[in-house]
Amino acid sequence: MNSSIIIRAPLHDQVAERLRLMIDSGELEPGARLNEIDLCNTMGVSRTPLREAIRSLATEGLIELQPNRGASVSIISHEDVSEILPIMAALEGLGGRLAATYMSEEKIAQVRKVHDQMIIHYQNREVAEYFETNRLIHELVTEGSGNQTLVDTINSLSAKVRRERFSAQMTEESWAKAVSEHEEIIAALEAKDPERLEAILIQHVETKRATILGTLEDKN
Amino acid sequence: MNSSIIIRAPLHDQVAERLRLMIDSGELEPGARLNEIDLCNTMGVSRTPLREAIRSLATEGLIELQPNRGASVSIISHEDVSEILPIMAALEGLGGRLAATYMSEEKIAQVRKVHDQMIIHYQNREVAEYFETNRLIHELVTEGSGNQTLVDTINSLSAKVRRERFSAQMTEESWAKAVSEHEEIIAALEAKDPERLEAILIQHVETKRATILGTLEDKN
DNA sequence: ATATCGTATTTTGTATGCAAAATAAAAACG
DNA sequence: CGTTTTTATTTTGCATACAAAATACGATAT
Repeated sequence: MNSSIIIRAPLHDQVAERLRLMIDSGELEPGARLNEIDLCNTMGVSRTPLREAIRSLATEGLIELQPNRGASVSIISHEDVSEILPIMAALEGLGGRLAATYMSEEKIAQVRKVHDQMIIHYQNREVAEYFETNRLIHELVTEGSGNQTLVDTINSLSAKVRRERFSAQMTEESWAKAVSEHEEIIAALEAKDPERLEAILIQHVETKRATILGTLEDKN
Repeated sequence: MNSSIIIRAPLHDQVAERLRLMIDSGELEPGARLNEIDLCNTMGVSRTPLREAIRSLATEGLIELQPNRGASVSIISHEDVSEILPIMAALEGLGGRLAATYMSEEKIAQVRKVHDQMIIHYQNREVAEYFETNRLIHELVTEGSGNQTLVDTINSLSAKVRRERFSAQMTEESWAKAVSEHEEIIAALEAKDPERLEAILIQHVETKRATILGTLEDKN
């Protein structure tokens, strides 16, 4: 009888998670070469689990591999964002369409609750909290589709543009637009209108694209 | 001056490719445990590159990993196919919409050529050749979107259901339907009608879904 | 005879060592 | 003085060795 469960997460998974964090946080900048020995020292592991983790992130697309030349953090270009977001739009649209059809009343009520919270954060101009509730709404809706592969696919794509999303400068105008679209999203969901929810979500991602690309243009 | 380029593909990539083949061909059946030492012996490599390859296929979803318990070939269930194909429909639809807008006349002519070949294979009931030309058409159209990420995403999903697709029993009826849809596809592409091409491609994948699920039901 | 415990074997996870390739640095040549 | 060639150093790729966990097996006890 042992009530305390011993957690034994494989080292390479922990390393992968740590690397993901380092990339998202910007500790490892886009284009930065990944020196195996250096990383091993800072993490206190040997090269084997590190290399396995690197391979995982490479197939995820967060890292790029060159034969005999090692790994480097993927550089997300203007073009990459332009490629990824239309795909996310189509997929979030699909998720919304399915969610409007299959989502339970309880789940919809839960989304409404988070939505109301988000509006409060918007009114108080609490950016971090707004972002988090926003993200949660999209996650809940997508999960509401009941299609786990869809959730995974969207998350995988989302991971690649996450960094840019954070650094995207929301203007007062684009923020207001995003919020107004969210009002429509929750309305379409509660009305269980698949076509409408799909259309709004696609439009919503398009708004996001414009915001992010605007920021990137300023930089480049 | 050396005109012969020496090909030095990383071993783990070769191993990954070989594993993919073994899974697709059925040499490694769904659910089969992957014994590292056995595979090392049959492939003549050490465990390090094999394990790296396994990690890659795991993030691709072809293989499932259990901590301290090794890897096994993913079992694609009825539900998985039901999840994946709607996603592929949405993505191929998006690809078609973009292709109808951006594809060059030359590329469209190329698709037409392959299409005509495919029809001949259909008339001669050459199944393998039909499948290959069919696949090529979809690939060309998707590539015609100019969105490489979209191509990659579709291929990744396609890899998971490839096995089922092969084993799917095409009836004379479903085959005829698929071909007739392909006639519409090439027509919409040549007419450069994005909306129509998108709609047809979505319908086309739906037809495929019905075919595959019909087969799975027979089995289970 | 069955169940449980302990041991042996297999299998996975991690670390280390060596070889080949790439990069950097230095020397030789024009 | 710049360019090329040679040499040294770094870094990656692969293999092997050892440790820990899981599974299989057998013995003992009830």
